[in-house]
Amino acid sequence: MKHIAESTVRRLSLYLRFLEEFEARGQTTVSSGELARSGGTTSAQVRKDLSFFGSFGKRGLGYGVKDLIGAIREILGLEQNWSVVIVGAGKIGAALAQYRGFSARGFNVVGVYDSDPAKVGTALSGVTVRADSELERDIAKHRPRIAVLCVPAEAAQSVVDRVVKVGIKAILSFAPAPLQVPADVKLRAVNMATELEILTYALTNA
Amino acid sequence: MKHIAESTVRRLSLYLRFLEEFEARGQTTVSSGELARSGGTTSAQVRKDLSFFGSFGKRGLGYGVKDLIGAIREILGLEQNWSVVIVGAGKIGAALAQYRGFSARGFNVVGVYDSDPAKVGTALSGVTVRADSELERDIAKHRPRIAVLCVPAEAAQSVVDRVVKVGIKAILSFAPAPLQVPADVKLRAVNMATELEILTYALTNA
DNA sequence: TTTAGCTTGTGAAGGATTTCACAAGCCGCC
DNA sequence: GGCGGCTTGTGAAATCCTTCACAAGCTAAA
Repeated sequence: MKHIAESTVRRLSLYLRFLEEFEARGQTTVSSGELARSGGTTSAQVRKDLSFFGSFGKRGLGYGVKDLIGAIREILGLEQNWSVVIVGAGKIGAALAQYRGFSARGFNVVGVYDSDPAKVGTALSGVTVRADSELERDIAKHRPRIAVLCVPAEAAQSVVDRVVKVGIKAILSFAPAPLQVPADVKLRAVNMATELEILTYALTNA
Repeated sequence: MKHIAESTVRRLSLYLRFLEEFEARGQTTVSSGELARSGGTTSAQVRKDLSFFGSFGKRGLGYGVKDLIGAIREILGLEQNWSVVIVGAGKIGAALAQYRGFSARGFNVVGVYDSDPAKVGTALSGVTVRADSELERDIAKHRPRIAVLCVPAEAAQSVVDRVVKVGIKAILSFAPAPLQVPADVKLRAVNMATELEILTYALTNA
């Protein structure tokens, strides 16, 4: 398949959320224009985004809400459940471990790990924090493909190396550190300070 | 000033982090190539990003680490301190309120608010959770320009409307809900599930 | 069956961002 | 002082992404 822009994938995820709301309200059909209004984009953009993957609508009618939900879930790979490990049970790690939005979308947190013995054994709605040293063994056993990193910057690269070595293929990092991964491993880094700085830039240069 | 792409601003924030590391290690000078390697981009990109704002380097030498830190901080508006309110003291809100990366970069959390009386009064390293009903009065008093939203989707729009009415000019939202703001208010939305879904898309279509 | 009214899907155009490539300029050494 | 080795700053080219604009196709109604 031709390469798809990240912005397109991000919007598909957004459309999916809106479609689920439409479905909850009992709406069975939706036009690209309606979807665009919810998502702050244009109807042409919505149609173009979808067109990369096939044609899901009916001319004159719009898209079937249920069908499109299914199609987008398929595109995003959400028709399967995904096991996820969270490394680092500090404030952010613990918050994510308990975030209901994950399980609601098919992400199963199969383990939370921390190197601080004081945290090991803490229960976090459904999962218990385990010792950092169990990480490799557990990953080998449950075979999650995604790891979420919530460790301090200094520890981040070494955790990346460890999880990559035992087969993790995608990493979502909240650690404010530059990370190196092999070419076949996907890495996304979210930095809270950067998000605020994009806002201060806009406020300063307005 | 000509319009600057968000991707450029995001990279500047990244460069700033790396520059601070270089400074901590005592390096006084850095080339666009070194900066590029840390940030996973190219030297031409680094130079282009900076060129929108002026010329900060010396040919043959590179950039003075201290000077460039100052220049980028200036560009991003970080030479001033920013007051921030956090609305919602759930898991994520509480984690952010205690996040050291914020204060380290000049963001002062001046208030954390929640509508749950059980949470009001809780101490979160330096700030105490206050009643939601104090929000307007406190914003009028401390005049923060930035609000961070960590409330459930259903409550998000009404909080946006309230804080905008009392003068908030930028909002960073972690609520998984589409939000409307007036044209002069900057909004950024971060959605944890979307970040994971970008990864599952990549894993599925690899 | 035909027509009117919508809405999709998509080439082509336009705009934005990234990459290329090189002249200009600085430093240190001989 | 002049030369060699680097590195910046930047137009131009290339690539990527969004918007436009319209033919094609569906439904409902007459």
